[in-house]
Amino acid sequence: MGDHGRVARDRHRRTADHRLRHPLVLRGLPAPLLPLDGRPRPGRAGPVLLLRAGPTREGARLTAAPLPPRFEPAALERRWQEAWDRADLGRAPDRPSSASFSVALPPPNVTGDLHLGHFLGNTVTDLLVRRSRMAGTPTLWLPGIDHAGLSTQVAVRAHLAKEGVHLEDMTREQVIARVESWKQDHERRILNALRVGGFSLDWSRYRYTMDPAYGRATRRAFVQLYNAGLVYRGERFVNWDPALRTAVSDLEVEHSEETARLLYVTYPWADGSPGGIVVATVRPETIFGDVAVAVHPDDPRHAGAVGRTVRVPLVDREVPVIADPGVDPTFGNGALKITPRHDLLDFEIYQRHPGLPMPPDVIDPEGRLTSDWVPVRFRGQDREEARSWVTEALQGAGLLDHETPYLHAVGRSERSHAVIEPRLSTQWFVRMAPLAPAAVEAVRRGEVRLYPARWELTFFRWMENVQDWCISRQVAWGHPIPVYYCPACQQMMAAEEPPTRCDRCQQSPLTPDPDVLDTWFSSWLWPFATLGWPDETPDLAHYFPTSLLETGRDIMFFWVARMMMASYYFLGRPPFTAVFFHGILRDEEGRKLSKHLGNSPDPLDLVRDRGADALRFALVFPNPVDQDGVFGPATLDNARNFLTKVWNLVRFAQSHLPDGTDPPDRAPVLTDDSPLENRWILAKWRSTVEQFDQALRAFEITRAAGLLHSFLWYDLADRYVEVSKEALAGRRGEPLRHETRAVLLFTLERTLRLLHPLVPHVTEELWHSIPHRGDLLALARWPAAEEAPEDPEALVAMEVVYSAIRTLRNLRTENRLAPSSLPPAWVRPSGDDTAAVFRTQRAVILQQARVGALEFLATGTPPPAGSAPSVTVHGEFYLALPTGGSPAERLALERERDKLATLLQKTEQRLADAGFRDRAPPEVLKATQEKARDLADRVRRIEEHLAAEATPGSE
RNA sequence: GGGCCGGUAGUCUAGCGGUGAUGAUGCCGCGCUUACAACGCGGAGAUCGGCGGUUCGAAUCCGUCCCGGCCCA
Repeated sequence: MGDHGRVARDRHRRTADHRLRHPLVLRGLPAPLLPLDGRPRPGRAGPVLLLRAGPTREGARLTAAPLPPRFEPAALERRWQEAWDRADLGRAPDRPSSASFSVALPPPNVTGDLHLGHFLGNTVTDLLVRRSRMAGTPTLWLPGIDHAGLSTQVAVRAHLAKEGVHLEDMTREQVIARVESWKQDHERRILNALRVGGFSLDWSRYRYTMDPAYGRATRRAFVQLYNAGLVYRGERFVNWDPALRTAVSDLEVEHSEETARLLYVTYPWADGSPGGIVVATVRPETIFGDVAVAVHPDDPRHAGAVGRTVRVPLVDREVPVIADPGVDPTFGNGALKITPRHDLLDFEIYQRHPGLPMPPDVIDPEGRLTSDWVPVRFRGQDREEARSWVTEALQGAGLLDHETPYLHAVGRSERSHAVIEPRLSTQWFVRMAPLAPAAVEAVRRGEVRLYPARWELTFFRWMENVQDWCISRQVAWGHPIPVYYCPACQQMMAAEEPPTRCDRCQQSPLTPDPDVLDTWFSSWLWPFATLGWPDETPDLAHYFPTSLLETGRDIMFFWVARMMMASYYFLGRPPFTAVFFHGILRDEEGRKLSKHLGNSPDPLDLVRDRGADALRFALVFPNPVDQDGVFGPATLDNARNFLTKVWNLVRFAQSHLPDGTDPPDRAPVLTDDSPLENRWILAKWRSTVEQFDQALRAFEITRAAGLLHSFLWYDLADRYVEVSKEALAGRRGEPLRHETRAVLLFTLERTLRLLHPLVPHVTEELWHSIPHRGDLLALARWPAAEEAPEDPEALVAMEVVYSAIRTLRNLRTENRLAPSSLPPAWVRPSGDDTAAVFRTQRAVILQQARVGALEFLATGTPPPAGSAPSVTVHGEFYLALPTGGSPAERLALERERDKLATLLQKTEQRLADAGFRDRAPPEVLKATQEKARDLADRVRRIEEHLAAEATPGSE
């Protein structure tokens, strides 16, 4: 870097030092960005700002310090994150005057750190949020975190276990204190990661699902549903997690196929007659809770058994054989032992047979055998352990008839992975059936749109047979259930604030319900509780319903569907009008990224390595965001390479834009003398913007990113810049140099704006290094396609030019011409239009194809001897060879001829078909005929060349 | 058991009735030409999962089978 650069840098460093005395204070949040690991570094007052080319007070910047040759993201990303914080970029207006765009960040769980999936979703959202903000729409992206009750408690429990401390030995208050400190730590790390990613959230509206106001919203929701009879308490079969000693909801159970031993156990006849009835079971340890053996009423094998009495093995308790249609006669021998407290089907059958006694639980909340129905020697044994002991005992008693391996679905707790114990217990439930129709209708009517739309099917299917939701949890960490009991009269009261005395008998004190609410019972209020509900706040008025929910489809039922049900119930409106589901990331071997497999990189490591912008870009391109996609080092390098390309492009532009160049307030006005490349690049930019906007409107994120990628790299860098170098160097005159600078600057500056929402840091840096107006690119106006003129002819003409260039370059390569050589070339254009393009663009073709001359061949004129021919749609091209025709050339021609001949044959066949001629639309017929003519023509010309070369002495 | 999604060059992917089937990456050849070797230029590489049907015409629509992934029970 030259002296000029050093001076400029020093100047900015002074500015930065000045700013240090006014540290940024975010409402309620720690201001300084932390090191990437989220741990504050001791001994430093605050971040050192190294502003190299920061925002300028005067607005219009002339030329900034030259960019360093290498793109090194770390320092510049930090610098711009701080600049955005200073500008309060994410802060949404309190009283917007026009329709808003709002998004609620799916609150990350305080259990863990931000993973790549979060970065993916946040990149998509930030792209839309930043674009919306630049377009002048009042924009809110509201951040927050989720207390994630059960999963946080599990994480803390595991953590404490390593220190030899057991959560179960602690009081509720102690547990909450431990979890709270865990939460503090993770909250800091999550917030840091969100800022390291460059996500433009409104920190002033930061929320937490356990903050006091949120607690009130949660209680309000509960009480309202309770009063409407939609929340009830009852004894039901629930999924019991014996490891965590709590009920969990159906959604928190994962089913997987596992092989078990299916035991055929003999229940001897009570009257002492030989034999008995053979019952198949995978859970012999539950036999102590048996109250009957059931068979299907139509099962001839057991017709004689119904009404008789058998003895339960090992305990000799007598139970009846009953007939019930609920028994599946194909399972085992068709006889089922009935254990009403430990199986839902058994319970249902039990209920249909009055007269049967209700046994005690023979398995306790921790999964151990219990009760005096269980022989003493088995009591206290874990259910899994007891299974083998009981099996052995059955064998010893001669009652184990035989056994077979049996593949069946086993439910495991999502959190603890313990096998779920179906358990009859008293819990709180939400009736879902009355809530579901509004949400289903919303999607059906298009009031809420799902992207990609295929998820609608899955959504409908689930909603249509939604089950009641068990919302009570027997853990410490969570919102307490706002229900109170009177010890005197047993009165039960649900109330937002704890009542002081019983509303029936006036007794006090009251006993609060010991359970807490399922985390999702607070999460399902997120889009409106964060905006102030149940109060009618201005935020709720201005920013609700939100515009978008961006999330993974794995929580469609847990969260998305429930938010819709809650929102329609409590507010009568949708919580959001669009849902975008991103895919699941896989590694390069196609495995799902997961902590468990250890193949899930820490996003912060990737940021440190390649920068947040590269990571953002890699997450949306080239693998489609809305499908499960591959993410690996190659993808990330690809993104980094692209950003380096952009970096270098701007470096090039910068070196050609002298001090004093005006910022591009509008597109340069072209004249009749303007060269094709200037007309073309503006038109191309315009069409890129049109397509880009269209893609974003359709949530085609990857296509949108691809459009900018190819425009910048292939159109702007590879073509426009290469063609314009002569003009920029001043070798085509000052007026053209001036115009070309203006076109280059306009195109580049506007393209940086387009790219900014996707890769905000590097674009901000680059934007500040070229002439621009304004303090921050993040606050610049979103470009309109109409700023540049339409020019379809220029678009076509440039394609013709580049087709010629590619043809000639190909001839050079095939014939192994030295890179430095400038051989003459000839062309016989295929038509007048083409001829005109070649005539006016001769200089461009000469320069880009590196040919010394381009002459036109009149019809009938034979091609120059010893030249290499190539026949394309745009004409015949000939390149002079130093040694005449070459074998390589002949081979290439023959190949081309064969390819075209095959095509021609296929085309002619189609034309010969009477059905095609009669039924194909006229324009298709005409196009096909033209194609056949063109192909025949080209085949003939190639044949001529081959024949000419084969003739001896033709040189 | 029920359902959904996908199967297109080595890999990933676009197209979803008329194309010479996108594009990226990887691969091969040439080249450090002062924005860029994290690059440029050129090239090779695909019977569009199999079979059958509809149609003048199928990667595209229908049926069926096979393979992979996911969800629900």
